[in-house]
Amino acid sequence: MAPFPLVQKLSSYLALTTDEVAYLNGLHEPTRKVQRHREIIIAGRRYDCLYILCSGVVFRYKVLPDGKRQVLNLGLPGDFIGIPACLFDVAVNSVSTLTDVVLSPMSFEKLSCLFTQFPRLGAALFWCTACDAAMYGEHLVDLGRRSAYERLAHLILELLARLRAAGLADELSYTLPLTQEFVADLLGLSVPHINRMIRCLREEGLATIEDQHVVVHDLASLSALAGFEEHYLKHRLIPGLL
Amino acid sequence: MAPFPLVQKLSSYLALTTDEVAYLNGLHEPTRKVQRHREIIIAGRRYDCLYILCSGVVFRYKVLPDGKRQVLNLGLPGDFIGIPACLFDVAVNSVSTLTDVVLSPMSFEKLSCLFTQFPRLGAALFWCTACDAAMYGEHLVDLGRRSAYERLAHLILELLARLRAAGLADELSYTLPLTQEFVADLLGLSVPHINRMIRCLREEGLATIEDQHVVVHDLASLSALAGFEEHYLKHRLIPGLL
DNA sequence: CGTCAGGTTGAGGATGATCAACGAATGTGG
DNA sequence: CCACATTCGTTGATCATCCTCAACCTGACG
Repeated sequence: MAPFPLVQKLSSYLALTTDEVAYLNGLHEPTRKVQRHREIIIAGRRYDCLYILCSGVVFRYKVLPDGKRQVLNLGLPGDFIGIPACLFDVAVNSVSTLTDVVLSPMSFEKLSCLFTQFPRLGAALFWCTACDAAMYGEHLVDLGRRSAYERLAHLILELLARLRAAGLADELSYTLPLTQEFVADLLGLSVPHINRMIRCLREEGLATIEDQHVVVHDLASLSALAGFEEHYLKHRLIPGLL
Repeated sequence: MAPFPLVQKLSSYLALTTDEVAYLNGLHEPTRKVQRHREIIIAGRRYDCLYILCSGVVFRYKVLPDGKRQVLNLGLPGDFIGIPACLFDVAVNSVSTLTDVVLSPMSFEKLSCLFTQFPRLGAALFWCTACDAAMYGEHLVDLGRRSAYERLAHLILELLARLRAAGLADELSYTLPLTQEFVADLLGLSVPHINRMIRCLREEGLATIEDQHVVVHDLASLSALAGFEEHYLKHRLIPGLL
């Protein structure tokens, strides 16, 4: 049987002991199933736990008073859901499901115990939460300094790399229910414009997004166009962790 | 004497014991002074430590091949510099000083020891690094869904709140060497446009940015304009931390 | 058969970029 | 003390990217 996704993720940061693996496996219980297009975390409410995402994809977003929406990131299996939304007095963002998902609640109390009982795991959690900031940084570069066309190309490639790392994508393609509205809200653009950019990518033979299938047809050209460098997604073993 | 900034920051997340305070104080040695406009971390190089920012202001940024720059965030006293840039095989971003600064290096090895020796501090570091993601989220909303005018207003207010929390600002004003080029690169805009927006804010009597002085003249109107809600900057005591 | 979610397309317009100059303040070397 | 360079701010003209609005299409589903 495949290892639990959290185990898989942390394994890229340190060599886990048997005890640690057992403990992490234990965190994947109990589970709760949630259908597609449901809100898991609602901005403004108070929470006392996080969730470990066991399977499926979720997204964190913020809706402005005038109705505009910005999607802030995607959560994949092994990610902690509720960071940072739930860490405040009242949730500062919302989180919804993009697909059907399975998650395991983890109370803040349990999280605190983790740091005492398994300091190495605590260090690893710190490290990988810190690494997430690199993805936010790249997303900021997208929105601030890349054209619509470049953003779309970059998104396709980042998702390919992340999904591949999670074992959820093929060499050059993946399946994900990305509506154009969703992509627009990820990239800070309008739906009609996203539509045109997708067509453009298709006509140039670089990539296609159809139905729920994303296919990269020309990796080199797409990477060059997007200025994609995947260092920021590559994990490093934590130095100095005994 | 004022407490070290890291102690001050972590105090808002948990009640520190004497031992913990002593340990944190020890982290502020040795110190290294760096002048304004120097690079602390250079993208592409390899690093084996982080830095604790003891005083001054730094910024993390990325420069694209065509020379465009995006500033990703500001580091204030008490922040760890090098997150996430240094956590990769090779630094994924650069960090430079906005003012003269003082910093203390902290090797990765020492960081790992912290988690073992002071698990509560480890949990607190995790928590506050996770909370940083809320700031990235708000920055993403800025770049993705707010107009130039709103972005500028939001930036002014966020900086006011953050600097006040660090004891570095007055009720409605602060001193910071923000050039228009720098603000443009923070907000994903061009220098001439920033110039016009600043003038606009001034003419509307909302705020001024002159020399190195930022003054908010009409907090209520500016907040309404920016859609500024400061929950995401307010720390919560970590629940369940014994 | 009607509704709804999602996709597609076009016309017109606004926001903000680019390019180019000029001004003011500061500092440097001769 | 002056010539000059440099940094930073300011302004205008022009232009491109991308938004808004509006319509229409398709397939799925009750």
